[in-house]
Amino acid sequence: MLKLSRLTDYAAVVMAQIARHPEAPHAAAELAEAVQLPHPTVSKTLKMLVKAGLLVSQRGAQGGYRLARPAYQITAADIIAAIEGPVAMTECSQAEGDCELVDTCGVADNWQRVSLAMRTLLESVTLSHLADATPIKLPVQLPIQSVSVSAVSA
Amino acid sequence: MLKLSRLTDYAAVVMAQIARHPEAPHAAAELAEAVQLPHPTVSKTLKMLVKAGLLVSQRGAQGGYRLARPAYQITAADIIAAIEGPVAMTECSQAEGDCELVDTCGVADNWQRVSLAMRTLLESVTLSHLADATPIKLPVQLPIQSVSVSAVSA
DNA sequence: TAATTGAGTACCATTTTAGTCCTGTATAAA
DNA sequence: TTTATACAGGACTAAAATGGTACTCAATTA
Repeated sequence: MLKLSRLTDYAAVVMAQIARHPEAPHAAAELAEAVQLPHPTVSKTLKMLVKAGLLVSQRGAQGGYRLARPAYQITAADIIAAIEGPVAMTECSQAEGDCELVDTCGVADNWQRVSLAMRTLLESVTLSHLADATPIKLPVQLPIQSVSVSAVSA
Repeated sequence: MLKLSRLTDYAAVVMAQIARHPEAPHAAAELAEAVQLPHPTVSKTLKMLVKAGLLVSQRGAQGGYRLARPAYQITAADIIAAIEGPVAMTECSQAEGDCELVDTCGVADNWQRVSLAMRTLLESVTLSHLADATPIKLPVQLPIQSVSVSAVSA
């Protein structure tokens, strides 16, 4: 499925909501109402986004959350990473790389390239795109410039 | 993280192993040994791949598993779909589309476009690519042809 | 008919995810 | 200075997905 977690989904919706009204700070309760999600859950999500540096928070009366930088400088990859950690399709695509099977695996290298391409794709989508109702145009993926298609079935 | 499940990872490794020796049928035990994974787990994975139509199985002595079609006609998206279901980043990217929040969500359309781009990317990577040690060249993602970057912060 | 090998199903343990609650602390306005 | 507002942080629980195992049945071949 390769699906986003539900919290990540919430995060995107909430971020988009804030992005549409970037001036005023938004209280957690207000956002929860606007997007029709339970308050505590939205609150939790907001905290994660602050910790990741995508939002800044202001305590006290009239406080709330605001974008840490302009919406066009926040990417889908940023939002996903804030909730789920860095975008990486396989264990070994991550920094640690403590996979024991590297020897017998045989697919690690190319998976990592795919993983990188996905990350690049997600980095090219900004919060501005997501928040805007206007359809974004993603480049149609050209077929891979294959190095050797038939070499395998030898 | 947007990570593949471990079983999907196994599936890719096993498929690659078979792809490298596509003539003879491979018994589950043999494959488990080759990729250094527990036999029952590999077996479970193989069954899912058969059910998805990526492998064909032959029972009895000298039986085993073979590719249902040439490796270059099997994509990464196929393998992921075989284990995890169709590639879709959000609930609403799926066929059912029974998300209750479509009204307040506001990001559904563009998420679906992103989801589609990811699927296209994964469909452009074949089992031949994965099985081959030669690096594949994925096209570098061009920046999105943005429709309106500033329209949001109004 | 015996040995081999996959098919199907059921089950359990673990981990992850989601959601809630409570207490503390900073801020602004009265 | 007091009070109401609103975020911070952590603990906790419930539910679901995941991963792994075991057991029995069916098919094929030698």
